[in-house]
Amino acid sequence: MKNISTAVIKRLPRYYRYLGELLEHDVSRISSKELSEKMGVTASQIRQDLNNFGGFGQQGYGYQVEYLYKEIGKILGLDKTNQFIILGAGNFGRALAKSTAFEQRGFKLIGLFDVSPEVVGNSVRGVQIRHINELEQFIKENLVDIVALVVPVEEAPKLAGDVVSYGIKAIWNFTPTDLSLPEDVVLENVHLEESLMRLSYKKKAADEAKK
Amino acid sequence: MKNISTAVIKRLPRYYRYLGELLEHDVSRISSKELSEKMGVTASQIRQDLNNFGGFGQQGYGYQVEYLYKEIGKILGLDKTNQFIILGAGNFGRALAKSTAFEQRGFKLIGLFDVSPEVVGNSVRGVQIRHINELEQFIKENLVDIVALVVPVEEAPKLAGDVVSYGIKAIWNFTPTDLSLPEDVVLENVHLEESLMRLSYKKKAADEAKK
DNA sequence: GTTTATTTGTTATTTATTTGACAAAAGAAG
DNA sequence: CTTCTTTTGTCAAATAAATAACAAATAAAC
Repeated sequence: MKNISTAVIKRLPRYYRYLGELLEHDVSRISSKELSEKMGVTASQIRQDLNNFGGFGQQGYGYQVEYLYKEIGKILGLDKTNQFIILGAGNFGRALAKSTAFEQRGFKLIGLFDVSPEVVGNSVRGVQIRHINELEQFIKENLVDIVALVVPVEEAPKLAGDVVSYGIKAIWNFTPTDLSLPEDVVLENVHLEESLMRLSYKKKAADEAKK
Repeated sequence: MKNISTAVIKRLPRYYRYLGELLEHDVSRISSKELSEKMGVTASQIRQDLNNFGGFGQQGYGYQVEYLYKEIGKILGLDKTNQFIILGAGNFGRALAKSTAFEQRGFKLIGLFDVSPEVVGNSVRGVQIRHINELEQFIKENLVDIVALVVPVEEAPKLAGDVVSYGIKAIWNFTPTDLSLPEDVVLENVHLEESLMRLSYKKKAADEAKK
C-alpha cells in the first residue's frame, strides 16, 4: 500500500465522526463541497484524502454517506472488535474504563491491572481489576490488541517493555514520556500536559495580539 | 510578533519537557546536536524553532539549560499561574481534578461544576463541586483563565457559548465535537476517540505491511 | 434524447515545513 | 596569542502538504 502521510491519518477519524453524524440525521448523500463547508476544510483536501484509499464517490453525484462511513471504518480498523486492557486503575485509568464511548466504536475493555491492594479485586463495568503480576499470563491467554498505559510515568518504560515482550503491538500511552519501542510496535500518545501548555500558549499569543 | 506556525507550537511543550528532565539531571548546558539526538529530531529544526522567538544560544557553547527552560516557559505562558475550572464532575472531570500534574506546571484548579445532585456539594482536593447554575456568578467573581469542558457532548455547544458570553477566552475541550467559537477565543481539543482510532489505523497498517 | 449543471479523480501549482549548508562568533587547545 | 574546533543563527534547497484547475463522467433538467 502507498505510504499515507500522517496529516491524512489525523484527519480520517474526523471524517468518520462527521459521516456518522450525517448518518444519524438520515443524510444519504453528500458532495465533497458540502462536507467541506460543514467541516471547515477545502473540498479538494477531502477528495485528495479519500483518494489515497480509493475512489469512493461518483462524478455528478457525490458520496453515499453510509458506504463512505463504512469504508473509512474499515480503513481505521473499526470493522472488527479491538480488545484492549488498561494498565493502571488510578483515577484516569478507571475513568477510561468507565467510559462507554470506546465500546461504541468497537473497542472492548477486557482487562484492568494495578498494583494497589486498595483497588485490586474491585470491578469496573464488570471488568475485574487484577494484580499486575497476572499481566503476562493474561496477555498470553487472551487476545489483547491494544494496551492503554495509564500508570505513573516512572513505571511506564519498564511496563511498556514488558508488554512488548509479551507480544503486544499497540500502545496507547497516557504517560508524559516518549517511549522507545521496537519499530513493529505502534504507539499513540495522549499528552494532556502538552495539550494544556499549547492552550496556554495560544491564550497568551491571543492576549498579546489584542494589545 | 511574527506568526508562528502550528507545527512549531506543537513541538514547544516537548522541548520544555526535555529541558525540564535535563535540569533534574543537573545538566547545565546542551547543544542543539545533543538535544536533537535525545529527542529524535534534527538539530536544524531545534535551532530554527527556537529562533522564531529569539536567539537563546551562544555560538561555540550551545544553550544554557535552565535559561532556555525558563524562556520556553515564558513563551508558553507558564511564568504565571493559570487558573482553570472544570465543567463536568463525571469520571473524567474528577480524574482531571485529582491530577496534580497540571498544578506543577502552574495550572491551578479553582472550581468544579456539575448538575448532578449526587456530586454537587462534594469536594475534590479541597475544591467544592458547585451546581452549574452558579457558574456565571463564579466566573464574574473569580479570575478564570481556562475552562475545561468535560460534559456530555450534547451539552457542550451550549455550555461553551455560555462561558464565552461570561468572558472566557480559552477552552480545553474534551467532548467529541468541534466547537465553533468567536475568533478571539482559543480552543484546544482532546479527542480521545480520534486518538484511539488513529492507533487502530496504525496497528492495522502495520499488520498489513507485515504480510 | 439532448443539453446543462454537478461533481469526482487526478494532475499541476502554490504554499508550508523540514533539512542542509555555511559564515560568524565563541570557546578550547597548545 | 594564535590556531583549531565547536556551535549558533540564518539563508538556501529540498521535501511535503494543501489548494486550485480541469477533463471525464454522471445526474438533472427540459
